[in-house]
Amino acid sequence: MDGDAGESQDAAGDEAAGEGLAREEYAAIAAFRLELRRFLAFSEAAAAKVGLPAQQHQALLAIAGHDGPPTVGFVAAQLLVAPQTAAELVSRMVEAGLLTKAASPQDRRRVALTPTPKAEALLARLTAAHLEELRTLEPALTKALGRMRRRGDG
Amino acid sequence: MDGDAGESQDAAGDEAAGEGLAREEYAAIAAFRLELRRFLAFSEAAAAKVGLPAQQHQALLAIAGHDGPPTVGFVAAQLLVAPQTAAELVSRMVEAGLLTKAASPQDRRRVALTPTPKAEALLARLTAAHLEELRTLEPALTKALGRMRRRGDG
DNA sequence: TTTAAAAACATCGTATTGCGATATATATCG
DNA sequence: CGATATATATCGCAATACGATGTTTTTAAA
Repeated sequence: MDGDAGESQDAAGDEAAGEGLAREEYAAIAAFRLELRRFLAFSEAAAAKVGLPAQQHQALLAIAGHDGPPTVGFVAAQLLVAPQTAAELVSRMVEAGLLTKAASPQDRRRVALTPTPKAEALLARLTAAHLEELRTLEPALTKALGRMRRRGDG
Repeated sequence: MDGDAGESQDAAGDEAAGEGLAREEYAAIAAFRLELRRFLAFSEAAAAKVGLPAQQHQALLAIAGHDGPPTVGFVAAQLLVAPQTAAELVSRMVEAGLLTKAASPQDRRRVALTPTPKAEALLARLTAAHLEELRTLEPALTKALGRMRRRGDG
């Protein structure tokens, strides 16, 4: 598949001087990041399967998890993107029939966002798949996370 | 900062029929994803601070964590990107003086990748910062992860 | 061995998307 | 009221990942 012939000449476990960190160290973090990527890749693929870009899925999740209909700014905060980016994202989602906008009465600068029934149906499906997948990936994630805990701690 | 006036009119916790999943459910997953984003955002910012795009940082990590000098294909596999993407990434990194390429003697299609001293220095700095940050974020991550465990399991 | 098929890497054009700069409307403060 | 801050929106741009494709080398088949 990938090749990667097994090669480990100078085995010996003495981590020599302080020329940086040990390979092991890097390997542990790299493994953790790979697990994260796997989960994110699963999530993106699952969303794509029902026709949603990853960010639209995340926006729906954040909105549906919120108590009242939240605002564009809230979406920006949850997704850690700039306000314009959230505005554009929301705009695309309205076009796609996933959200409806409504001007907030108290503060007319704000726009309240509500998912359409279509969006709720998609999200429900996606979430079920995610919960199942998470039950599978959680051990690996937790393990990889723990593996890094007290490295370089002395 | 963000606004988000506290609004929860129809409180009452009856999760009605089976019109999907509970708001709580979504909130738990959204919270987990937010924690992930926070970590990834930290990582990206830390890398940017030393002049590295996120993917270059990840590539270095994967390469430094590997035993021998790995190949372009290995980078693609670790980063979950297509082979061309890895080739382009590696190409940029060579230009930036972070990696050196060497044709593999056994299989001359393969290219062995080795980080330059400059890259190793950057990675060592970044990794120290990451291990520290992870010590901070780990509890929140673990907690958010656990919070989703047996939901919808009935 | 000669030929065909597969694998590893590279190149090109393109589409997506997130952001900086900026604009507009509304709200708040002095 | 006037100045400033906030919330959202628009525009142009830059970065990058991928599909399609090409080249070289290895492996399998005939």
